[in-house]
Amino acid sequence: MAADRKTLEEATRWDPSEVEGRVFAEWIEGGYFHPEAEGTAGESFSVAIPPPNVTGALHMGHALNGSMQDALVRMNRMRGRRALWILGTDHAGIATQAVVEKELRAEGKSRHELGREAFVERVWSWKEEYGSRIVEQYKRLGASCDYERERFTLDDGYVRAVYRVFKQLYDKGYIYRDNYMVNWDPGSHSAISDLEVENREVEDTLYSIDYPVEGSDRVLTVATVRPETMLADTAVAVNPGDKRYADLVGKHCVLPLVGRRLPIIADEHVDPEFGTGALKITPGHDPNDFEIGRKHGLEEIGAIGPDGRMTEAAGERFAGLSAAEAQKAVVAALREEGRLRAEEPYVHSVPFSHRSGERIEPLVSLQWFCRMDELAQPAIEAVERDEVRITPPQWKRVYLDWMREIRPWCVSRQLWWGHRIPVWYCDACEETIVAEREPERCGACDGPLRQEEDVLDTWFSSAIWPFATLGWPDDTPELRAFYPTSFLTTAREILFLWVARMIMTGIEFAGDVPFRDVYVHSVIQARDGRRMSKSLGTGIDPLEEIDKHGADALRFGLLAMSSTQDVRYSDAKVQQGRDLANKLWNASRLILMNVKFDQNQSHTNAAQGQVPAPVPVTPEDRWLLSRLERTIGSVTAKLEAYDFAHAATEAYSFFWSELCDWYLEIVKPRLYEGEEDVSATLLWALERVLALLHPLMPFVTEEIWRYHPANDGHLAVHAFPEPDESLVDVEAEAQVQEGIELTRLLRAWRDLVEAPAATVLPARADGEPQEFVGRLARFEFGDDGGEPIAAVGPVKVLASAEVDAEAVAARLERRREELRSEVGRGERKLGNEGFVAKAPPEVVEEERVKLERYRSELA
RNA sequence: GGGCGCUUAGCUCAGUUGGGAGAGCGCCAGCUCGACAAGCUGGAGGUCACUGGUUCGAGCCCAGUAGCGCCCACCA
Repeated sequence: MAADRKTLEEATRWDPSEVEGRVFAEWIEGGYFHPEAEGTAGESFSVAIPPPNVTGALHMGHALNGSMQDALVRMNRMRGRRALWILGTDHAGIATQAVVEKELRAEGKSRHELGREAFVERVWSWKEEYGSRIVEQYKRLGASCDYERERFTLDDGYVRAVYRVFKQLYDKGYIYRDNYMVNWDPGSHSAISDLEVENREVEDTLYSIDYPVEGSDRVLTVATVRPETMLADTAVAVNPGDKRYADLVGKHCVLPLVGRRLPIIADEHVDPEFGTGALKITPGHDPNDFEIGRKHGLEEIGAIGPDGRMTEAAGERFAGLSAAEAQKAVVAALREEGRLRAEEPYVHSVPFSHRSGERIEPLVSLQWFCRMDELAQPAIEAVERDEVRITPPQWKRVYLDWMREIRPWCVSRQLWWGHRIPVWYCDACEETIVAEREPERCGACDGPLRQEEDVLDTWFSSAIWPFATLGWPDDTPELRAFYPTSFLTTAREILFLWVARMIMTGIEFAGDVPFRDVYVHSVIQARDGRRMSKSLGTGIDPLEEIDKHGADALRFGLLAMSSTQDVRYSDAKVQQGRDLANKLWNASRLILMNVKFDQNQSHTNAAQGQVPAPVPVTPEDRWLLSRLERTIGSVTAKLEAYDFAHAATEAYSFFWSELCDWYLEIVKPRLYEGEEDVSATLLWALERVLALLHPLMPFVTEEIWRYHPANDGHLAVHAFPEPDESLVDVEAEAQVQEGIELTRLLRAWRDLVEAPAATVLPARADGEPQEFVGRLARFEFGDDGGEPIAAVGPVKVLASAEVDAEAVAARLERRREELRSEVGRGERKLGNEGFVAKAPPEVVEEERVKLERYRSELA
């Protein structure tokens, strides 16, 4: 690779914008992200990306999630495993349909004018034009996905997989059609599942309404926040143990405004403490009432239609009004009839659509459902037995609790964009046919067929993502090579919506769990601690951050700020990443511009893909190599444990403080002199540091690697370092650590006595400090006599014109004060009989040693 | 209503089995020392939310209080 020395020598700042695009293109050209489908899943490493919506733009959640996945995928690719990061997008039924409908509205059209076929075509062309945007954005992040295997949840093969799953679930009796209470979303004009509903606190008015008891002058007063639903009431319920009403059970009320006779029934569900203890029952518009209604065989009246307007069943006075208008009208009418007993403000939680933001209208409609209990059972056991491990572990219980209470899933949606449900009806003989491929005629009567109008919930297709993307239901090489995938990272909000369902379908259809590990990552909040959200305007655009600081900076920052608990977005951490990239660049410049490296040797090595073995000749060399190997071991272990934050900060601090601040400063003279040993050590260390950091900061490390004389190809496919235990050297570590501490002491001392920064101070030392101590602290150690004016550790500082005697005296006194206080502390502690008797001996001994040291320094 | 989590330096966060409180940013002071001022050196700054308990010893363990956040839940 032709490395341009001029850039290396002249660029004193890391400039990501100039490099990232080029480097990414090189990776793609190398085909590194597209592994052959060979071998078994156990040998390879695979990850399925949580498929972003085609309508989506890269947000911080994607960026964090992607940084984590890429770190692990890259690490494993470097380890020589066939690493596949499955990429694709989700058709996102409601969201995408909404986007295109909005476009149409802007043109003054509606989807109904277009008709289904034309509308779907229109969505497809929208998808062709804009659908790849988010994929391009993932590239900006440096994500090493397999862009050649990109999938879409509506592409032909995928649809086939969805239909196969639907058919099999139907044949097993899990999927069925039923008239049932659903969450109707007036915004998307479709039913949605329980998981797509969010409850919000709302202040409503609680109305108390008198229902006269038939044949009596008594009334039952019921309370409701939705008086308009009374038009669909079919009973009044009281608690069976409620003595006040015991005599009324079995009798009837007369529904005001409507005149319908309502049976008074007894049901445990009614709380006698609430209000008057009488509950109006509206099986058509309230989930609880629906349950009670089914139990008691009550009529289900739909007074509110799917359009949010009152139906004929509401009576001609109200039919056609919106629910809100009807509420006003009903209240007014009740007031007029003297039936309205009370109105009071009432705060309660109300379901809203997570998709459209509109208030859910519970209503009864004909939908397709999937029974989940039997699918859930093996998925529960898989997690119980840790066949799927969930990290952090508290989420395991959350998952299990939810799965054990799982309820049927409403899978049909009244949309046009999506997988049209593979069910055909024959109107002639009322036959229902479920098939993977469209049948031509009715098998029973040969009559014409019409396909179900509804489409499947988007999450139905997402649920099979890990294997449908690999070619299931065919037995493909991809499936054999990459399923089950190795791990999955996700935000906890889709643990049930997506993760749980993948585990269920994976076991049921692909014969194994879809992944071995699930890592539930934290949520990055806005800087002010609020949720990042487009509607609140609190979002921070990852692409802007990449433009400003580079992808490496953002990746490092996100990983470093990630945690098991939610955190606020930290500009400082991203800046830390940017600074680290810059530091990597500059430290590498220092090394690469000054090492003495035999070019012939380099060619030999390049051919073999080797970096020359290090030649440690000084304790400092051994110290550095030892610290490096420990860091490699520790950072690697943390990555493997999904502890990205500590992995990142640990790599940072090794590189910055130990390698740059100490080692490079220590070896500069040797480096400038062109010493080959130190060159070898530095090149070795640089190679390992670059490789270690590459999964976290791929761009800057790859670019620097171009200039490394041992370069044998791209770093993206270079060997990931294995810690070499033989280089760990405890003695060297202790020895150099001592020198570092002494250097620090001396620096602090000279700063305190305000010695001019540039002057070298004379001193005499007990023993022989390491060479670098005097050089880095700017002390000259000699054998001269002369009166010491101060003692700093083992060093006696001698008098000189540069040092102000008064400052020294003051400093000395301050130090003695500190020492006296330390001695006092130690004496008190060791004088405590309990401590000496009960604390572990080594702790007591440590305390004795310290006390001794302080005493001797004070003496 | 149930469950989970959080409260540590001015800010954002770490603190592994209980043994003298850490990082990054910010702040103060000093440095054009042949990689880097996106740098180098030194420094200031904390009743670890509160109360009580266990312990020789508590940021860490236990109980409770307050505040904040998230998830689940059919109470009109």
